[in-house]
Amino acid sequence: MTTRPPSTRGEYARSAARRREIIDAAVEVFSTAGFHKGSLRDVAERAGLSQAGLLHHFPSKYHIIEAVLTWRDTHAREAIDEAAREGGLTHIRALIDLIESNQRDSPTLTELYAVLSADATSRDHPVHDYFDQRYAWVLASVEKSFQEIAAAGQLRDGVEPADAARWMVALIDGLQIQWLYDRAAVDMAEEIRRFLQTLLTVEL
Amino acid sequence: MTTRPPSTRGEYARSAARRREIIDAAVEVFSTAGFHKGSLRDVAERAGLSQAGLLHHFPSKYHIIEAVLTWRDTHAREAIDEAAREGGLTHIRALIDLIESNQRDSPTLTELYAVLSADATSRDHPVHDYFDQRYAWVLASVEKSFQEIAAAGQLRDGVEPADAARWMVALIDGLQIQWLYDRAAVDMAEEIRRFLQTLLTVEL
DNA sequence: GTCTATATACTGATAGAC
DNA sequence: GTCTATCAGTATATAGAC
Repeated sequence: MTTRPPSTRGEYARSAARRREIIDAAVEVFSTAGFHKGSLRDVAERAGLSQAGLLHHFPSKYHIIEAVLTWRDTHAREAIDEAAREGGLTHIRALIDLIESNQRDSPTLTELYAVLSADATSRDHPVHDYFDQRYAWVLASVEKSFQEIAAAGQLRDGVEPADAARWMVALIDGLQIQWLYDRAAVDMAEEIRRFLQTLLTVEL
Repeated sequence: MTTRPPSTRGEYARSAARRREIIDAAVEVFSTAGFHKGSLRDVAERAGLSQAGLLHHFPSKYHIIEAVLTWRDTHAREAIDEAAREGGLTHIRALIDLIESNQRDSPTLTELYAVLSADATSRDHPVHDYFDQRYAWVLASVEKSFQEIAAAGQLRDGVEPADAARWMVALIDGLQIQWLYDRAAVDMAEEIRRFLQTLLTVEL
Protein backbone atom coordinates (compact mmCIF):
# COMPACT_ATOMS: atom_id res chain seq x y z
CA MET A 1 0.00 0.00 0.00
CA THR A 2 1.12 3.53 -0.65
CA THR A 3 0.82 6.54 1.61
CA ARG A 4 0.35 9.76 -0.24
CA PRO A 5 3.09 12.20 0.70
CA PRO A 6 2.23 15.89 0.82
CA SER A 7 2.79 17.17 -2.69
CA THR A 8 3.95 20.62 -1.71
CA ARG A 9 5.61 22.45 1.16
CA GLY A 10 2.38 24.36 1.28
CA GLU A 11 0.37 21.47 2.70
CA TYR A 12 2.74 20.97 5.62
CA ALA A 13 2.80 24.69 6.25
CA ARG A 14 -0.98 24.94 6.14
CA SER A 15 -1.40 22.07 8.59
CA ALA A 16 1.24 23.48 10.92
CA ALA A 17 -0.42 26.88 10.73
CA ARG A 18 -3.76 25.30 11.62
CA ARG A 19 -2.22 23.63 14.63
CA ARG A 20 -0.78 26.94 15.74
CA GLU A 21 -4.20 28.58 15.42
CA ILE A 22 -5.68 25.82 17.56
CA ILE A 23 -2.93 26.15 20.18
CA ASP A 24 -3.47 29.93 20.33
CA ALA A 25 -7.21 29.41 20.75
CA ALA A 26 -6.61 26.78 23.45
CA VAL A 27 -4.37 29.18 25.38
CA GLU A 28 -7.10 31.80 25.43
CA VAL A 29 -9.89 29.42 26.41
CA PHE A 30 -8.00 27.42 29.03
CA SER A 31 -6.42 30.48 30.64
CA THR A 32 -9.73 32.15 31.40
CA ALA A 33 -11.99 29.14 31.93
CA GLY A 34 -9.40 26.68 33.29
CA PHE A 35 -8.48 23.36 31.73
CA HIS A 36 -11.45 21.35 32.99
CA LYS A 37 -14.10 23.99 32.43
CA GLY A 38 -12.77 25.13 29.07
CA SER A 39 -14.42 22.93 26.44
CA LEU A 40 -13.20 21.65 23.09
CA ARG A 41 -16.20 23.34 21.49
CA ASP A 42 -15.04 26.70 22.86
CA VAL A 43 -11.53 26.11 21.53
CA ALA A 44 -12.89 24.98 18.14
CA GLU A 45 -15.20 27.96 17.82
CA ARG A 46 -12.38 30.38 18.60
CA ALA A 47 -10.12 28.62 16.09
CA GLY A 48 -12.85 28.86 13.45
CA LEU A 49 -13.71 25.21 12.88
CA SER A 50 -16.00 22.54 14.29
CA GLN A 51 -15.20 20.42 17.32
CA ALA A 52 -14.83 17.31 15.16
CA GLY A 53 -12.59 19.25 12.80
CA LEU A 54 -10.41 20.20 15.73
CA LEU A 55 -10.03 16.59 16.79
CA HIS A 56 -8.66 15.81 13.36
CA HIS A 57 -5.54 17.80 14.29
CA PHE A 58 -5.31 16.72 17.95
CA PRO A 59 -6.86 13.33 18.83
CA SER A 60 -7.87 14.35 22.36
CA LYS A 61 -8.14 17.26 24.78
CA TYR A 62 -5.02 16.05 26.52
CA HIS A 63 -3.00 16.26 23.30
CA ILE A 64 -3.99 19.91 22.97
CA ILE A 65 -2.89 20.98 26.44
CA GLU A 66 0.30 18.95 25.99
CA ALA A 67 1.01 20.82 22.74
CA VAL A 68 0.42 24.16 24.47
CA LEU A 69 2.86 23.35 27.26
CA THR A 70 5.65 21.93 25.11
CA TRP A 71 5.28 24.79 22.63
CA ARG A 72 5.84 27.36 25.35
CA ASP A 73 8.65 25.38 26.95
CA THR A 74 10.51 25.21 23.67
CA HIS A 75 10.39 28.96 23.26
CA ALA A 76 11.18 29.65 26.92
CA ARG A 77 14.28 27.45 26.80
CA GLU A 78 15.47 29.17 23.66
CA ALA A 79 15.27 32.49 25.46
CA ILE A 80 16.95 31.30 28.67
CA ASP A 81 19.34 28.54 27.61
CA GLU A 82 22.49 30.56 27.07
CA ALA A 83 22.10 32.50 30.31
CA ALA A 84 21.28 29.30 32.20
CA ARG A 85 24.53 27.74 31.00
CA GLU A 86 26.47 30.75 32.20
CA GLY A 87 24.71 30.50 35.59
CA GLY A 88 24.99 32.84 38.56
CA LEU A 89 23.44 36.30 38.41
CA THR A 90 23.27 36.13 34.61
CA HIS A 91 20.80 33.25 34.88
CA ILE A 92 18.69 34.99 37.52
CA ARG A 93 18.59 38.23 35.53
CA ALA A 94 17.54 36.35 32.38
CA LEU A 95 14.75 34.61 34.31
CA ILE A 96 13.32 37.93 35.46
CA ASP A 97 13.58 39.36 31.94
CA LEU A 98 11.73 36.31 30.63
CA ILE A 99 8.94 36.78 33.18
CA GLU A 100 8.74 40.45 32.20
CA SER A 101 8.45 39.76 28.48
CA ASN A 102 6.01 36.88 28.99
CA GLN A 103 3.72 39.08 31.01
CA ARG A 104 3.94 41.91 28.47
CA ASP A 105 3.73 39.89 25.24
CA SER A 106 1.60 36.88 26.17
CA PRO A 107 -0.40 37.63 29.30
CA THR A 108 -2.99 34.93 28.58
CA LEU A 109 -0.26 32.29 28.38
CA THR A 110 1.12 33.56 31.69
CA GLU A 111 -2.37 33.34 33.11
CA LEU A 112 -2.78 29.77 31.86
CA TYR A 113 0.45 28.65 33.51
CA ALA A 114 -0.47 30.27 36.82
CA VAL A 115 -3.93 28.70 36.94
CA LEU A 116 -2.80 25.35 35.58
CA SER A 117 0.11 24.90 37.98
CA ALA A 118 -2.34 25.10 40.89
CA ASP A 119 -4.99 23.04 39.08
CA ALA A 120 -2.49 20.27 38.33
CA THR A 121 -1.48 19.73 41.96
CA SER A 122 -4.14 17.01 42.03
CA ARG A 123 -2.32 13.73 41.51
CA ASP A 124 -4.66 12.41 38.82
CA HIS A 125 -4.63 15.62 36.78
CA PRO A 126 -3.63 15.05 33.12
CA VAL A 127 -0.59 17.33 33.36
CA HIS A 128 0.34 16.68 37.00
CA ASP A 129 3.57 14.91 36.11
CA TYR A 130 4.58 17.65 33.70
CA PHE A 131 4.37 20.32 36.40
CA ASP A 132 5.84 18.05 39.06
CA GLN A 133 8.98 17.54 36.97
CA ARG A 134 9.04 21.17 35.90
CA TYR A 135 9.11 22.42 39.49
CA ALA A 136 11.87 19.97 40.41
CA TRP A 137 13.93 21.11 37.42
CA VAL A 138 13.36 24.85 37.92
CA LEU A 139 14.12 24.68 41.65
CA ALA A 140 17.31 22.70 41.04
CA SER A 141 18.61 24.99 38.31
CA VAL A 142 17.84 28.18 40.25
CA GLU A 143 19.43 26.76 43.40
CA LYS A 144 22.56 25.92 41.42
CA SER A 145 22.81 29.53 40.26
CA PHE A 146 22.35 30.83 43.80
CA GLN A 147 25.16 28.54 44.94
CA GLU A 148 27.38 30.18 42.35
CA ILE A 149 26.20 33.60 43.51
CA ALA A 150 27.08 32.64 47.10
CA ALA A 151 30.49 31.33 46.05
CA ALA A 152 31.18 34.68 44.38
CA GLY A 153 30.39 36.47 47.64
CA GLN A 154 27.32 38.09 46.12
CA LEU A 155 24.79 36.53 48.53
CA ARG A 156 24.21 38.09 51.94
CA ASP A 157 25.60 36.19 54.94
CA GLY A 158 23.16 33.74 56.46
CA VAL A 159 21.06 33.30 53.31
CA GLU A 160 20.99 29.69 52.12
CA PRO A 161 21.02 29.18 48.32
CA ALA A 162 18.31 26.51 48.62
CA ASP A 163 16.09 28.97 50.52
CA ALA A 164 16.72 31.76 48.03
CA ALA A 165 15.72 29.47 45.16
CA ARG A 166 12.55 28.32 46.88
CA TRP A 167 11.61 31.89 47.82
CA MET A 168 12.15 33.19 44.31
CA VAL A 169 10.02 30.49 42.69
CA ALA A 170 7.32 30.89 45.35
CA LEU A 171 7.33 34.65 44.91
CA ILE A 172 6.84 34.30 41.17
CA ASP A 173 3.82 32.02 41.61
CA GLY A 174 2.33 34.05 44.43
CA LEU A 175 2.72 37.41 42.71
CA GLN A 176 1.12 35.95 39.60
CA ILE A 177 -2.03 35.19 41.60
CA GLN A 178 -2.11 38.71 43.05
CA TRP A 179 -1.55 40.07 39.55
CA LEU A 180 -4.53 38.09 38.23
CA TYR A 181 -6.79 39.65 40.87
CA ASP A 182 -5.51 43.19 40.42
CA ARG A 183 -3.35 43.67 37.34
CA ALA A 184 -2.84 47.39 37.81
CA ALA A 185 -1.47 46.98 41.34
CA VAL A 186 1.30 44.46 40.65
CA ASP A 187 4.45 44.92 38.58
CA MET A 188 5.82 41.41 38.89
CA ALA A 189 9.32 41.87 37.50
CA GLU A 190 9.99 45.00 39.55
CA GLU A 191 8.67 43.36 42.68
CA ILE A 192 10.91 40.33 42.19
CA ARG A 193 13.94 42.53 41.49
CA ARG A 194 13.40 44.53 44.66
CA PHE A 195 12.98 41.31 46.65
CA LEU A 196 16.14 39.72 45.28
CA GLN A 197 18.08 42.92 45.90
CA THR A 198 17.47 42.46 49.65
CA LEU A 199 19.25 39.09 49.43
CA LEU A 200 22.26 40.27 47.43
CA THR A 201 25.42 42.24 48.27
CA VAL A 202 25.76 43.56 44.70
CA GLU A 203 23.51 45.42 42.24
CA LEU A 204 21.14 43.06 40.42
CA MET B 1 -50.27 31.55 57.95
CA THR B 2 -48.08 29.94 60.59
CA THR B 3 -44.53 28.68 60.26
CA ARG B 4 -43.79 25.68 62.38
CA PRO B 5 -40.90 26.41 64.73
CA PRO B 6 -38.54 23.57 65.63
CA SER B 7 -40.04 21.90 68.69
CA THR B 8 -36.78 21.00 70.35
CA ARG B 9 -33.18 22.15 70.51
CA GLY B 10 -32.43 18.70 69.11
CA GLU B 11 -33.83 19.46 65.68
CA TYR B 12 -31.67 22.54 65.25
CA ALA B 13 -28.64 20.65 66.53
CA ARG B 14 -29.26 17.68 64.23
CA SER B 15 -29.68 19.92 61.22
CA ALA B 16 -26.60 21.96 62.10
CA ALA B 17 -24.61 18.78 62.59
CA ARG B 18 -25.75 17.55 59.18
CA ARG B 19 -24.61 20.77 57.58
CA ARG B 20 -21.24 20.43 59.26
CA GLU B 21 -20.90 16.86 57.91
CA ILE B 22 -21.68 18.16 54.43
CA ILE B 23 -19.17 21.00 54.76
CA ASP B 24 -16.48 18.56 55.92
CA ALA B 25 -17.22 16.27 52.97
CA ALA B 26 -17.16 19.21 50.58
CA VAL B 27 -13.75 20.28 51.84
CA GLU B 28 -12.31 16.84 51.14
CA VAL B 29 -13.88 16.47 47.70
CA PHE B 30 -13.20 20.00 46.43
CA SER B 31 -9.64 20.08 47.76
CA THR B 32 -8.55 16.96 45.89
CA ALA B 33 -10.71 17.20 42.76
CA GLY B 34 -11.05 20.98 42.52
CA PHE B 35 -14.27 22.94 42.72
CA HIS B 36 -15.44 22.39 39.13
CA LYS B 37 -14.44 18.75 38.86
CA GLY B 38 -15.64 17.77 42.31
CA SER B 39 -19.29 16.78 41.96
CA LEU B 40 -22.25 17.07 44.31
CA ARG B 41 -22.66 13.31 44.06
CA ASP B 42 -19.14 12.83 45.42
CA VAL B 43 -19.85 15.23 48.28
CA ALA B 44 -23.19 13.55 49.01
CA GLU B 45 -21.70 10.07 48.99
CA ARG B 46 -18.93 11.10 51.38
CA ALA B 47 -21.48 12.77 53.67
CA GLY B 48 -23.58 9.60 53.63
CA LEU B 49 -26.71 10.77 51.85
CA SER B 50 -28.07 11.11 48.33
CA GLN B 51 -27.37 14.05 46.05
CA ALA B 52 -30.99 15.19 46.29
CA GLY B 53 -30.83 14.85 50.06
CA LEU B 54 -27.78 17.08 50.10
CA LEU B 55 -29.57 19.77 48.12
CA HIS B 56 -32.21 19.87 50.82
CA HIS B 57 -29.58 21.44 53.12
CA PHE B 58 -27.84 23.61 50.54
CA PRO B 59 -29.93 24.69 47.54
CA SER B 60 -26.99 24.76 45.12
CA LYS B 61 -23.32 23.91 44.69
CA TYR B 62 -22.50 27.56 45.14
CA HIS B 63 -24.15 27.65 48.55
CA ILE B 64 -21.94 24.76 49.65
CA ILE B 65 -18.63 26.33 48.66
CA GLU B 66 -19.79 29.61 50.18
CA ALA B 67 -20.53 27.83 53.47
CA VAL B 68 -17.09 26.21 53.41
CA LEU B 69 -15.33 29.54 52.92
CA THR B 70 -17.28 31.52 55.50
CA TRP B 71 -16.96 28.68 58.00
CA ARG B 72 -13.18 28.72 57.74
CA ASP B 73 -13.01 32.49 57.78
CA THR B 74 -15.00 32.66 60.98
CA HIS B 75 -12.61 30.29 62.72
CA ALA B 76 -9.51 31.93 61.25
CA ARG B 77 -10.61 35.36 62.47
CA GLU B 78 -11.25 33.99 65.94
CA ALA B 79 -7.68 32.72 66.04
CA ILE B 80 -6.09 35.88 64.67
CA ASP B 81 -8.35 38.73 65.78
CA GLU B 82 -6.68 39.66 69.05
CA ALA B 83 -3.19 39.60 67.57
CA ALA B 84 -4.40 41.55 64.52
CA ARG B 85 -5.71 44.33 66.79
CA GLU B 86 -2.38 44.52 68.58
CA GLY B 87 -0.64 44.74 65.18
CA GLY B 88 3.09 44.85 64.46
CA LEU B 89 5.20 41.75 64.94
CA THR B 90 2.52 40.17 67.13
CA HIS B 91 0.17 40.10 64.16
CA ILE B 92 2.80 38.66 61.81
CA ARG B 93 3.80 35.98 64.31
CA ALA B 94 0.15 35.00 64.82
CA LEU B 95 -0.33 34.73 61.05
CA ILE B 96 2.56 32.30 60.74
CA ASP B 97 1.31 30.27 63.69
CA LEU B 98 -2.11 30.10 62.05
CA ILE B 99 -0.59 28.85 58.80
CA GLU B 100 1.38 26.26 60.75
CA SER B 101 -1.65 24.94 62.62
CA ASN B 102 -3.85 24.97 59.51
CA GLN B 103 -1.33 22.89 57.63
CA ARG B 104 -0.94 20.45 60.52
CA ASP B 105 -4.58 20.12 61.58
CA SER B 106 -6.54 20.64 58.35
CA PRO B 107 -4.28 20.03 55.36
CA THR B 108 -7.19 19.35 53.00
CA LEU B 109 -8.73 22.72 53.84
CA THR B 110 -5.36 24.36 53.22
CA GLU B 111 -5.19 22.52 49.92
CA LEU B 112 -8.67 23.70 48.97
CA TYR B 113 -7.81 27.33 49.62
CA ALA B 114 -4.59 27.12 47.62
CA VAL B 115 -6.25 25.53 44.59
CA LEU B 116 -9.39 27.65 44.79
CA SER B 117 -7.59 30.98 45.07
CA ALA B 118 -5.94 30.29 41.70
CA ASP B 119 -9.11 28.79 40.20
CA ALA B 120 -11.18 31.82 41.21
CA THR B 121 -8.98 34.34 39.40
CA SER B 122 -11.38 33.96 36.47
CA ARG B 123 -13.77 36.90 36.65
CA ASP B 124 -16.93 34.80 36.23
CA HIS B 125 -15.96 32.22 38.85
CA PRO B 126 -18.62 31.75 41.56
CA VAL B 127 -16.26 32.81 44.37
CA HIS B 128 -14.15 35.33 42.45
CA ASP B 129 -15.45 38.30 44.42
CA TYR B 130 -14.88 36.53 47.72
CA PHE B 131 -11.18 35.99 46.99
CA ASP B 132 -10.79 39.40 45.39
CA GLN B 133 -11.99 41.12 48.56
CA ARG B 134 -10.06 38.71 50.76
CA TYR B 135 -6.75 39.53 49.07
CA ALA B 136 -7.43 43.25 49.33
CA TRP B 137 -8.20 42.91 53.02
CA VAL B 138 -5.27 40.63 53.88
CA LEU B 139 -2.77 42.78 51.97
CA ALA B 140 -4.02 45.94 53.66
CA SER B 141 -3.95 44.50 57.18
CA VAL B 142 -0.48 42.95 56.75
CA GLU B 143 0.86 46.19 55.25
CA LYS B 144 -0.47 48.10 58.23
CA SER B 145 1.41 45.81 60.60
CA PHE B 146 4.63 46.18 58.60
CA GLN B 147 4.24 49.97 58.82
CA GLU B 148 4.11 49.60 62.59
CA ILE B 149 7.16 47.32 62.47
CA ALA B 150 9.01 49.94 60.42
CA ALA B 151 7.98 52.73 62.80
CA ALA B 152 9.44 50.68 65.68
CA GLY B 153 12.76 50.44 63.82
CA GLN B 154 12.35 46.68 63.41
CA LEU B 155 12.35 46.70 59.59
CA ARG B 156 15.64 46.79 57.70
CA ASP B 157 16.51 50.07 55.99
CA GLY B 158 15.30 50.29 52.41
CA VAL B 159 12.49 47.73 52.80
CA GLU B 160 9.09 49.22 52.03
CA PRO B 161 6.20 47.98 54.23
CA ALA B 162 3.98 47.62 51.15
CA ASP B 163 6.59 45.41 49.48
CA ALA B 164 7.08 43.31 52.60
CA ALA B 165 3.34 42.69 52.81
CA ARG B 166 3.06 41.74 49.15
CA TRP B 167 6.09 39.45 49.38
CA MET B 168 4.81 37.69 52.47
CA VAL B 169 1.38 37.00 50.99
CA ALA B 170 2.95 35.89 47.69
CA LEU B 171 5.38 33.63 49.49
CA ILE B 172 2.55 31.95 51.38
CA ASP B 173 0.63 31.22 48.16
CA GLY B 174 3.71 30.13 46.22
CA LEU B 175 5.07 27.85 48.93
CA GLN B 176 1.66 26.24 49.22
CA ILE B 177 1.87 25.21 45.57
CA GLN B 178 5.35 23.78 46.03
CA TRP B 179 4.12 22.00 49.15
CA LEU B 180 1.28 20.40 47.17
CA TYR B 181 3.75 18.98 44.66
CA ASP B 182 6.26 17.76 47.24
CA ARG B 183 4.95 17.79 50.80
CA ALA B 184 8.05 16.28 52.36
CA ALA B 185 10.33 18.95 50.88
CA VAL B 186 8.55 22.06 52.14
CA ASP B 187 8.08 23.26 55.73
CA MET B 188 5.99 26.32 55.02
CA ALA B 189 6.03 28.04 58.40
CA GLU B 190 9.79 27.60 58.84
CA GLU B 191 10.45 28.84 55.34
CA ILE B 192 8.33 31.96 55.90
CA ARG B 193 10.01 32.65 59.25
CA ARG B 194 13.48 32.43 57.71
CA PHE B 195 12.39 34.71 54.87
CA LEU B 196 10.91 37.35 57.18
CA GLN B 197 13.99 37.21 59.38
CA THR B 198 16.03 38.53 56.43
CA LEU B 199 13.77 41.62 56.38
CA LEU B 200 13.86 42.35 60.12
CA THR B 201 16.41 43.86 62.49
CA VAL B 202 15.07 41.92 65.50
CA GLU B 203 14.37 38.27 66.28
CA LEU B 204 11.02 37.14 64.89
C1' DG C 1 -35.43 14.98 55.91
C1' DT C 2 -34.45 11.67 52.63
C1' DC C 3 -35.32 9.12 48.84
C1' DT C 4 -35.97 7.60 43.55
C1' DA C 5 -36.74 9.19 39.21
C1' DT C 6 -36.08 12.47 35.94
C1' DA C 7 -35.38 16.98 33.32
C1' DT C 8 -32.05 19.51 30.92
C1' DA C 9 -27.68 20.68 29.47
C1' DC C 10 -23.07 19.95 28.30
C1' DT C 11 -18.93 17.05 28.09
C1' DG C 12 -15.16 14.44 25.15
C1' DA C 13 -15.08 11.42 21.59
C1' DT C 14 -16.56 8.58 17.30
C1' DA C 15 -18.69 7.34 12.57
C1' DG C 16 -19.08 8.30 8.23
C1' DA C 17 -20.40 11.51 4.22
C1' DC C 18 -18.16 14.77 1.27
C1' DG D 1 -9.46 18.32 6.10
C1' DT D 2 -13.87 19.49 7.52
C1' DC D 3 -18.36 18.67 8.27
C1' DT D 4 -23.12 16.83 10.51
C1' DA D 5 -24.99 13.64 13.40
C1' DT D 6 -24.67 11.11 17.29
C1' DC D 7 -23.04 8.37 21.31
C1' DA D 8 -22.31 7.53 26.13
C1' DG D 9 -21.16 9.74 30.20
C1' DT D 10 -21.73 13.15 33.70
C1' DA D 11 -23.21 17.50 35.57
C1' DT D 12 -26.63 20.44 38.46
C1' DA D 13 -31.02 20.83 39.68
C1' DT D 14 -36.09 19.64 40.26
C1' DA D 15 -40.61 16.85 41.17
C1' DG D 16 -42.93 14.28 43.99
C1' DA D 17 -43.49 9.93 46.94
C1' DC D 18 -42.74 8.59 51.65
